[in-house]
Amino acid sequence: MISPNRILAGDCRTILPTLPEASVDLVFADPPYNLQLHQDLHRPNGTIVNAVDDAWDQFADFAAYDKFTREWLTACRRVLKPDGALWVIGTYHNIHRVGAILQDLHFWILNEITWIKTNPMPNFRGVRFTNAHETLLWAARSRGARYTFHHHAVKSLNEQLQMRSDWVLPVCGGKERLRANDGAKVHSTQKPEALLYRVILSTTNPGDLILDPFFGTGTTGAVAKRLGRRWLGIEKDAAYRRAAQKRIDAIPETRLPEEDLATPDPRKRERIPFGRLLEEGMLSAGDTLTFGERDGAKARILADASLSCKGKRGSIHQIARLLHGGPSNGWDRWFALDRRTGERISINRLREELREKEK
Amino acid sequence: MISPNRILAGDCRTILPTLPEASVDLVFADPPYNLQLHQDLHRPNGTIVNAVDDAWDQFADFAAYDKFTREWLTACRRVLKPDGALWVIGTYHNIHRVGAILQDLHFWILNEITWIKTNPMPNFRGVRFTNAHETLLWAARSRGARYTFHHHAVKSLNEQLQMRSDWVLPVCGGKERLRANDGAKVHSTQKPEALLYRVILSTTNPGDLILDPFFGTGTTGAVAKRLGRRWLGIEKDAAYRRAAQKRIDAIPETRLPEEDLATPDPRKRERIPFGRLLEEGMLSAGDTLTFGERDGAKARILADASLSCKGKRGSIHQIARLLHGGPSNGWDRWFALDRRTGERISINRLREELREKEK
DNA sequence: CAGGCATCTGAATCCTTGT
DNA sequence: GACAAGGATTCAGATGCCT
Repeated sequence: MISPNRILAGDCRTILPTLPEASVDLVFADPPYNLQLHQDLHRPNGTIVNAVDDAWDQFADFAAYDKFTREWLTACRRVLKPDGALWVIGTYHNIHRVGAILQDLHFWILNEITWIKTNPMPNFRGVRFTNAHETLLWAARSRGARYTFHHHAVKSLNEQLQMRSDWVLPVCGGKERLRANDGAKVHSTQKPEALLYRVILSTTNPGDLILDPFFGTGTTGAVAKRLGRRWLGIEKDAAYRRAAQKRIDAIPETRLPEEDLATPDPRKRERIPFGRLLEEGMLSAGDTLTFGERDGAKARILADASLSCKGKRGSIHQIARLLHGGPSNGWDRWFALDRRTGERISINRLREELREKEK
Repeated sequence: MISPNRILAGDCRTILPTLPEASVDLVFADPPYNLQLHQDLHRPNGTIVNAVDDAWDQFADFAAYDKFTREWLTACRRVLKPDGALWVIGTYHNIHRVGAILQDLHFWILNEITWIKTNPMPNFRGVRFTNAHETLLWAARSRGARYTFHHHAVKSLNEQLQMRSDWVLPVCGGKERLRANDGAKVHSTQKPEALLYRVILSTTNPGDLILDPFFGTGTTGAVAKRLGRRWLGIEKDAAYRRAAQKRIDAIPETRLPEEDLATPDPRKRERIPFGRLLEEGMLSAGDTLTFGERDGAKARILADASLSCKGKRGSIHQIARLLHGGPSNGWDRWFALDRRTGERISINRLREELREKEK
């Protein structure tokens, strides 16, 4: 029997073999991502981005990272009960290495969860898409093994909506973010408690033992304590351990609000860009729009969903402002020819139809 | 030179080696993820049919899939131009195998996109979270290689907001879904055209050659045709090929001019040396510039269009870097007095006026 | 005290061209 | 290919100051 609710000092690959096997109900692991950043990044305003360049995130190559991954996953699997489960979080830099090795080690993936960040860092140079999500893998110890899933808990708010594999949550910041006296982040990659709240509530029972082999500043322990689960952390760094211990000691026995569990329906957060009508084929590049219900100015739709009108190029709103001379909602101003009827139809009507289609 | 816009019959692993190397701009691949592992394992009630936990059995299956993946990825990489790129779509069943092998083959992941389905198939039994997303990987042919990304086009598509890595789109259904006379789906995993629209618009140029090694019912070809790109499909199944050909033939040839298909890119505009503003008489040697919109450091313009500031001499960019500490675009930093109005005006505005004049 | 405006920051594999 | 130089580039949310 493991003595729970404490932080063990050291590398999980050496600590884990000293623990009894088949004694842990859930592993939550936030391993190094192997980010490999090689230069400074500046925001457009000239400030520099605080990079994740910690020593613990440095690996020589993929082979070294794979070896590390295989070792800690193997060690975790040994201490897991047969009906225990494991969560790992990562990004494209590492998650595919982890996922493949996980499968090789006979873990059985139950779900992939995509954590959609409401407030990610933008791509400042405009050279890629904003990296706005991270990936969590939830896996049973082996194929066919039993596992814990509290369907009733996650559906308690609203049938269906909260059970999806996309979780929309802000990144960890504000008062929740642990900071040193000088304002510096204690840990460069602290996870939000809301994320762990969902994980722990949905896939463990009260009293279960939750192990975090990369404890960091102890988000897993904090939420476990809040939710009446036992926990065990392993962490190499003494400063992280101190911060985590202090944080967890200060946790009152209050619960986080239930609404932290609610996953907003993507249909609810839709702000449909005009471009979606093109992507859906409801309109095509080259089509002509008319300004106003009766004969008005004509505009040609371009492939990027901007309009071309009288030598100007801009969004439906920009061109509408131009023509109207004042603030204007392009959705109400522009009309297309309906392909089905040949009648003039407002692009707003087309948007409504798209909304219907997405249900 | 490959003859484009046609469907080649056969297995891409045998067809691809017959094509010339370094001839393709983009690969979009929707590979099968029919791991034997996933068949005949669970009864409808969730019990295990054949709970073989034979390590070798499993390994053999993953190994077979890995071998297949390595083969088609290697073959695709050969036909890719050095600055070409590759997209793959998959789910947690296969995407981690693909992602890891991709990296092993020295592809360089640029983004992971998570396609959030507005209307996924619910998990009726409530034993897991509803799988509401699929994953796309976008990778350059190698680390540090150039690649195509039309930042402004996708920004325009998204109402002037930078496009993120989470794409919220409905699954393919309705009129778009190809169906046989009996109403049966022609292809079980037909992808929505909206997905390909975003991929193709953002990461290819008009006229580029797009290869789809698992063509299926030809969504890639259909959208490529709509957007004025060339395409090449490889497909084993004759029924899929027939459906794809018919579908694509029904799409009218795009005759949009290049400028309607592409979005103007400020990075591609002709450079105007600062000295031109002096030559044009918009500024004069001896004039004073101010650093920043509000009162900042002063600099004197010299006859050779360099600036003199605090005993240093250099270009608008060099002096800006000096004052600002970090990379800096001098055009945005320096302000002059407008001779016409006496107001402070950005030298960038003056440059814009010059550009207008030169049209 | 409310509201407005400026500032700061977050797991980021973040430039392009000419010499 | 290395190097120097030009110059393009950001979103949401929290915090704090000022009026």
